[in-house]
Amino acid sequence: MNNQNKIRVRMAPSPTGFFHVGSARTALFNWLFAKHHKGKFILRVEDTDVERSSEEMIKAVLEGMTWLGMDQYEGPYYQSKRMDFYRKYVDKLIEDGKAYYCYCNPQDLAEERKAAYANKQDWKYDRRCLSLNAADKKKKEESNAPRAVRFLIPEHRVTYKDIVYGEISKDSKDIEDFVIQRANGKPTYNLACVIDDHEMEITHVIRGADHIANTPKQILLYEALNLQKPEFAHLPLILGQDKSKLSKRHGAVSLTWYQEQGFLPDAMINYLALLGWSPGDDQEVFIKNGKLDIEILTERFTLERISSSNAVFDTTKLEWMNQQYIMQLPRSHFKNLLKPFITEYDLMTAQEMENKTDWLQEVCDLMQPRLKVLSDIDKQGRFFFKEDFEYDKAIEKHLDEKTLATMDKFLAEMQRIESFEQKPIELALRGFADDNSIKARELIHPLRVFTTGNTGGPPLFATLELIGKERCISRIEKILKQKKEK
RNA sequence: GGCCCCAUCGUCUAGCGGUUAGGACAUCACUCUUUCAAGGUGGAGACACGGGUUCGAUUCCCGUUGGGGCCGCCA
Repeated sequence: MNNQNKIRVRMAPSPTGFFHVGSARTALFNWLFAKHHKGKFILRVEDTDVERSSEEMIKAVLEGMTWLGMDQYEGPYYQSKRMDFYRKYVDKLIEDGKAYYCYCNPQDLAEERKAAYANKQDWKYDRRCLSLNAADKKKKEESNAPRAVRFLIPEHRVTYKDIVYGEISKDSKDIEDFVIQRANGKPTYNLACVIDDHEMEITHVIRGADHIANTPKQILLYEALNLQKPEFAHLPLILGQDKSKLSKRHGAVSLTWYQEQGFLPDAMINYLALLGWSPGDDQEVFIKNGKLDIEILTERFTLERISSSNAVFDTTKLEWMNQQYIMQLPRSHFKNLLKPFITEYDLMTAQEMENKTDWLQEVCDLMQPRLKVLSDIDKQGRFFFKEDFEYDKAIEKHLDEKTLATMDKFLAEMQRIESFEQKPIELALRGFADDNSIKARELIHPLRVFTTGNTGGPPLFATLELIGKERCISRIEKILKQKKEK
């Protein structure tokens, strides 16, 4: 890897219709590596299987990249638009006797394979079409039988040095003559991948460890085509709680889902960077001036520090990380980020937010240090906005005769507060407590539950001020009335 | 059935022959506080097992066990 400026990496998502967090991490590692070496990061869509792909399906990936702030890439290139291009390499392989036509019926082969496995037998394509005699071959051609192209695996051990896993070795006799071109003329993944990585002058192939098994196949192709091989770095897999490869059945695997929950892209990146990689010292949170310190992260990122064992995705730690980022957000920025969630949960309309911008900012200031994800605003702060919030069952503890009587009495006191602001409210409450020989907290707790439904939350007096006199009074009255009716 | 890979607290990890095995999340105390969150302090918590190599293994080698991945005319 001659010159550092020549580093070229790529991320090659398959168009599945959503953006897997594992793919996001692969993209991140490629992106950080390119950035670290001032190289190029290329986005290439692997959509050689036309029937399963569409431009629509790649949308989630493109949007996800933008959301994460990784939108400085070359491309995207679409393999589906480069089809002709792959054929000449296939033709060359056939010409050189390094690949051959296969007329077998895929369904038949699939059944043979399935039967073998069911029988606890190994199964590998037996090259029956390679040994076809001239007459049989002629017959096949004349009958217009569909033909795919298989790569003739040369016999020798394939060894390469993976940047994260070290030496990986595999005997080619354990690799079957895999198909490189489908009967419909389209190339398959391994072929297209090799050709493109070569044509795009990719220097480092950084991808998930689930591709380790493909690497020897691809190396064999590089050799057969006499192309220069890139370096390979495989990333440990991201696992679900059950330790199997994180997949849709684990639930939250789509980046979009995290976005919708109110995870911040910065927190997401910070967390993902730490999955399988570590800077080597104790730094985990890369925040500077309220946002991700991408400079330091980039500077410190190296492939050599990537771990080779798989990592379980820990949502709890992600949430903690997210809270770290939320807390340090500039307050006006936090407000702007929260707005979509406020409308999403029908807490306020855009117009109302416009009209009560100062009030909203104060609510935001109180809630900011308490949210793990932005969508928490609904269950934790709904009482600021609406009357239909839920009451914690702990309210039961405050429904005894004595408390109700005290609250009833305090209500009158509240009515008398002229400017309903936190200071006067606090003075009134403490004075009332003194006068009635009770502790302030004996009043504060029930008052909080009656007015907010919660046992905890932001400082009470500021909260009451923002709820407003009218609503505070009516909420307390409502509880007292309900109790009386029972 | 074949092949490949992995193995330090529950989880993410540091460690690259000699450490009281460090940090973070979670957890448990205590503290701060009107409550919650955040913060502070402290506790509990790991080298899968068995052989080697070595004066000495968490660290190197082999095996066992466990876990994972791949074996499509998907990528």
